Amino acid sequence: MHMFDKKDVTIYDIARQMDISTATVSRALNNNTSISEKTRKKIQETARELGYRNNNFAKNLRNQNSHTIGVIIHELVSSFTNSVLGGIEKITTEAGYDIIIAHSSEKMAKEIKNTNNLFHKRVDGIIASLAFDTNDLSHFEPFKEKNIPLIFFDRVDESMDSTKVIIDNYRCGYIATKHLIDQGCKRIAIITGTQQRNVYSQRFKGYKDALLDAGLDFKEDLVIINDLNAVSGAEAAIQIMGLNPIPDAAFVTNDLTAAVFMKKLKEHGIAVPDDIAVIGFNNDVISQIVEPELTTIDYPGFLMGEVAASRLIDHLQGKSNVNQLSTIIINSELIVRKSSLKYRNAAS
Amino acid sequence: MHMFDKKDVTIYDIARQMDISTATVSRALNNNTSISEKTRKKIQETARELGYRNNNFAKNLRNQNSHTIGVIIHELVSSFTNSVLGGIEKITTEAGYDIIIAHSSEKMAKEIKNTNNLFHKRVDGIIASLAFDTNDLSHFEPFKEKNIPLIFFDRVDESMDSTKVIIDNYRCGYIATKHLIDQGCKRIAIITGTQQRNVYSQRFKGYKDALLDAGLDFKEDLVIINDLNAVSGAEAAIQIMGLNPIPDAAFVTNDLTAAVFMKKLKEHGIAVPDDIAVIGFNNDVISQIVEPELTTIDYPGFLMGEVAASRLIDHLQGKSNVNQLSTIIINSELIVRKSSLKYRNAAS
DNA sequence: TTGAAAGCGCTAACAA
DNA sequence: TTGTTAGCGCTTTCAA
Repeated sequence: MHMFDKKDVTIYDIARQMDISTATVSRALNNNTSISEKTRKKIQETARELGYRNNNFAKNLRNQNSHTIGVIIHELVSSFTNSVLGGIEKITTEAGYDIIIAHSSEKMAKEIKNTNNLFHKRVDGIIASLAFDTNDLSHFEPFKEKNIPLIFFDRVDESMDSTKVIIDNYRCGYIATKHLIDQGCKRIAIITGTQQRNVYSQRFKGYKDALLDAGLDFKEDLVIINDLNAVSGAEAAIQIMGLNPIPDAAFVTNDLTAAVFMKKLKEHGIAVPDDIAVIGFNNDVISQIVEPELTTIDYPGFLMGEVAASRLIDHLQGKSNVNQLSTIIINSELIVRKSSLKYRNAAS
Repeated sequence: MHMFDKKDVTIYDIARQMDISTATVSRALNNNTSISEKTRKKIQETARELGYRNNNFAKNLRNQNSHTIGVIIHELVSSFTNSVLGGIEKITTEAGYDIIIAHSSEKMAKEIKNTNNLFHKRVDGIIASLAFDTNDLSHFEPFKEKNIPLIFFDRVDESMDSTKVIIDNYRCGYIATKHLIDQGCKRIAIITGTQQRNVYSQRFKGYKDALLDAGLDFKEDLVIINDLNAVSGAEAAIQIMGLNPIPDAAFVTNDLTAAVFMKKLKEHGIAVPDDIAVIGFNNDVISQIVEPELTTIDYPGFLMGEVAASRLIDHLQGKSNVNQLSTIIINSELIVRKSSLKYRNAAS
């Protein structure tokens, strides 16, 4: 195809041009201090003049590493994910590592493909958050076998013995529910995701305990487990309206789902928060656009990304060990907005 | 660090074990038909047993290509972008290419870094959509010089002589404005982005021409150019409300901005669509959640991604040439919802 | 402070 | 159908 393209400039070209050895060129280009300041400068200048670009394939082949970190996420379209990526990028860039982002669209099958792919690409480490339906982690085994460090964030598996960066989902579930109880709600529904994912099971536990602590009954028929997407928000609304009596509050553990849920309720003449108070989760941009504005849990994605990446890089640089049980809990908080305030004179 | 790790299995290990040459192993592993069916199967089996994984660094070094396509996008958190990526992934996966996604967060500086990075990674081709403030394209020059194919989509530069995949933004601007005119609107404001980006300048032209064709005056004070983010949506609303008389319609060329814009208007007692009809752009998920639901332009991201990727791969496989002026226009359409319907009995 | 030379794992031209 | 061998561009050990 490109038979007429100019050939790439290599360190051989630089060496020949300057009548020195490639070893010297290589050292100079890597700022090795054993090369005199003067020749180093001269070599770097010549490299620039000649339009040299280093060949990472050769470098990686020789060095047996890729200087690349694989990031496995479940969804791209989310301000939370975006923040996490921002945090990861900040740290990895500072440390001179590249990242490859692979997203699973919440499908385990895709997640497996992505892990295999990153394994073949020989990433030096992995930062991952599990897909919605991942129920088996054997696709991470190859990394363990090769001692490639693995860090999980947000959607983690409790059984994995590697570093995890999470928020206290139990506490979030508890305080969200407690807030609704404080508003005078007595029949509080919960709409949440698969109990296989730590984030949802923990929030659910928090919800349950908050009810019990307040002397309220836990009722199975107030629990809806679904996929937490837009469609399931609408479906949940229908289901909730079918209850008799209808609940006076709902804790929906995802903002988009909560937004659609509220909208559907309103279309059917149910007032939020007066008839049903609603709390979401994530503090997504949508929570401030929907009406009434959505009370939600804020989740510091950027920080989570920074922490996860820092840990991984510390490990790669031998400063710590990531492959042992170690859980880092990042702070999170309830953001109270109109959707949950039964008494308008209450604090906001 | 990992001094105790097992060494990787190479084709040499397979060759030694089977007492054949590495050439045969390499061919078998690549499904080269010159190797007999029987030995091929046997080699692949042994490879599997030994836990062989191919080394792309060596392969790429040898082949002088990366079999990887770089995708440069301006934003990650957008259902449009996500669809485009889906389309690109579908095609590239089928063709056996990898992709690296790099996003600029709408900043030219980041876009430049990303382009340089992808250049150093030696991607075989680039699919790109420009950042909001990119005003110079010299960072794409290295690719041109090395004959690395470049395809732009959506946010393109008219002056680049390479394939472009776009929608007819002029027409979109025209029909959106025409729709408002048909609703009886006479003072139609436009809130849009930098005129440096084709997508915004073309929509603006369409807006202008629709006004003129309908015998309406074009008025400078009804034009707001801003960054089209959430904050600028709120600011635009304030500005619009300061006009006397206020406009009876607004064409906001981004759904999120339009959503915030509407919300702000409503907070100030201005009814949508009765006082001001609103049209957005992109058919983002938010357009169906905001109230009233937002009339908008639907934009087939998945298809754009597929088309761009197909073109690039055809080029890489020598089936066509991408480095020449060639513009592919993808269909787009107006989706009418409540936010623009002045007369409720009108068709929806 | 610099150089010679081996080798990272793979592919393909050429030979058999 | 299979094997021999050179070489892709780089780093690093050992020697000077």
